[in-house]
Parts: sequence; structure tokens; C-alpha cells
Amino acid sequence: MTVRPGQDAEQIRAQLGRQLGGRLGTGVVLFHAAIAERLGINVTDWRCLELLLRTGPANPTRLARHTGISSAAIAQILGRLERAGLVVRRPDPSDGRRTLVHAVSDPDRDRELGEMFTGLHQRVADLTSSFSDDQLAAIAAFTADLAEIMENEAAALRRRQPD
Amino acid sequence: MTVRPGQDAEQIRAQLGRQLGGRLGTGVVLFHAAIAERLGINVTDWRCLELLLRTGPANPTRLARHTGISSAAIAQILGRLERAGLVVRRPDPSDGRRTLVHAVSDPDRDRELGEMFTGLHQRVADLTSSFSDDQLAAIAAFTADLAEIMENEAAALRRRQPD
DNA sequence: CATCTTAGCTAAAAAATTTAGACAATTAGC
DNA sequence: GCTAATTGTCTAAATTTTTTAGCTAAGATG
Repeated sequence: MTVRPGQDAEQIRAQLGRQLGGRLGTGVVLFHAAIAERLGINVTDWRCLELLLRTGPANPTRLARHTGISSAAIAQILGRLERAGLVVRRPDPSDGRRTLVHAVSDPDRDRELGEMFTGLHQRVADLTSSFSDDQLAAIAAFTADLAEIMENEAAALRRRQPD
Repeated sequence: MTVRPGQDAEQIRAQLGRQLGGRLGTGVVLFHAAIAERLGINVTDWRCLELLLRTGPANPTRLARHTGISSAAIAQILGRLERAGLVVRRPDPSDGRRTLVHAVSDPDRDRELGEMFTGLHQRVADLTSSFSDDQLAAIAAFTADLAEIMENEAAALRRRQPD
């Protein structure tokens, strides 16, 4: 698809909505499934590990809330990740009930993960090379807020009329 | 996050890459999980149904290729969706081996699905209301191409060094 | 026509998730 | 300060989903 300057703004917004609900969602899921496969873990486990890598150590309850996974399932996931040497569980000194889960740092894996993302980064760089700085800034702002919107909308859907 | 015009373009691209690999992915997964939950089906089944609704009738093999799900799992999924009255399987007249899977049209469900997306659409409209037409067009072009990039990168990751 | 390939399916086995609940540490109420 | 309720994490059994292996029918290949 190319930029069509003459297009009506409402039409563009509608198109955007369909993209987000449809094909982009599938693409994102496929991409993360592929990363998990390469790491030799399943997608759910990767989601937890990714969260730990991105936001730092967290306790199981926080992981459960942020991923939408039940706390019992999180316990299983952490067991698998720990057995694979990808995370460690440490008691939280500030609260005896809590556990703090840390991603185990491993330069080799960091490099491997980096390589997996370079393809995506390169393609995104190619795609955005023709955009102006102003357009690029708008895109970055949009995707940043979009993540939050999707999280919030997901939470809203769960809350509203839980059938 | 807000648009920071003074920011270096490379920096913005790097930030964009992190967003796509990280939080946006999680948001998208959560959103689709919430929709599936509301429909009373699981996420995988929803991914197939969504594909059928978006791109029209397809055979199981095509569904398997586009979702990354094995053909045996697709058969199970279609069995569940068919039992739930959401799809029907019809023999393909042009090839006796093939099956064509149709999403069953249901005005009630279409309306329900529409409602689930209105929240997202509204938020996206709010978010983009401050953008210029030019910025909006750039965003729409970006997300459209992004979906394709993520699909391709996922396929590339699966192909390269399948460990 | 014999063989190979493709499309879709089923059944058994393996893996993941849910449900139910145990247990310890903390907090709240009295 | 003691008791009851709550919170955080975990385990075990039951359920659900996916994988693995392999079958059958239809179409393509030579």
C-alpha cells in the first residue's frame, strides 16, 4: 500500500482500524511464534520471558496480570523457564510470600535475540526511509500509544459483560 | 508518549523497533485473547475464524499456512468451530480432495464483533485526531506494510537455521 | 495404469491449561 | 497482640489442546 494524499481522513482511520484488528494482529502473532520456536520454548513462555527482559524482574502475580495468564499457569511456565536456565526465582526480601523472577543474563542469547530482530529492524528502516522526519515521529508516537490502547481495550472487553 | 520533533530519525527508528518487538506485541495478543474469550472460543480458533471473515472462504491447508498451525490441529479447530455453528465445511466442486470452509454469517454475531471493535476504533480515532492528514496517511501506509513485513520476517525466521 | 503427491482426516500420545485447593506470610479488625 | 481474612505462590487432578504418525481418497505424473 502507498500513501494516498487525496484520501479522506475518516476513510483512512477506518482502514487503520481494520488493519489493527485483522492482518497486523496475525502478523504479530506469527512473528512471536517464530521467535519462540527458535528459542526452543513455546509462545506463552516467550511472552513471559520477553516481559521480564523488557521491564526487569517481576513477581509471578505481576506476570499473570500483564499477560492475562492464570497464576497456576504462570507457576508452570516459570518452572519450565527455570529448568531451561532462562530465569531464576529468588525470594523477595521485602515480603516473605513473594518471589522475584529474574531473567538470567546470557550474552549468547542476547546476541541471538538481537539477530532475530535485525531483520525486522532493517525492513522497518527500509520502509520508513521514504518518510519525512515529521511522518516518522507521528508513526513512532502512534505505535507507542497504540500498545497502551490495545492493552486497555483488552482489559475493557474482559470487564464488560463477562457473559 | 508525545511527538518529539528534535529527535534524531535513527533514534526514532530504534524506538519503533523495540515497540514492535515488545509491548505492542503483548497488547495485540491480549486484545485478541479478549475477543476470543467474549466469543466463547479459544484464541487459536478465533485466529482461524478471523481469517475466514476477513478474506472469505478458504480450504484447511490455506488456513494452516496462513496461521502457522499444523494441518492436524486445523482439522480439530474446524471441528470445534463447526460444532459451535460458526463455520461450515463444503466440498470444493473443482477438486474432490479439497474442502472449502465458510464462515457462517450471523447478523447478531457480526453486530457483537462490531461492538467489540468500536472501542478500539474510537480510541484510535481520538489518538489520531491531532495528526495532520499527511501524518495520518503515513501511519496507515506504515501499518499496512508492517503487517506484511511481520508475516515475511516470521517466515524467514522459521526458514533460517531451523536448529 | 502404476506411482507419486496432495488434501484432509483420525487416533494415540504428549503437552499445556484450568480448576480446586493447600500452605505460609502478611494485613486488618477487634 | 491475637484472630480472621487476605494475598502470593505452588501442586495435583482433570480437562483441553496440540503433536505425531499414519490412513484414505482424489488428482497429477510418466
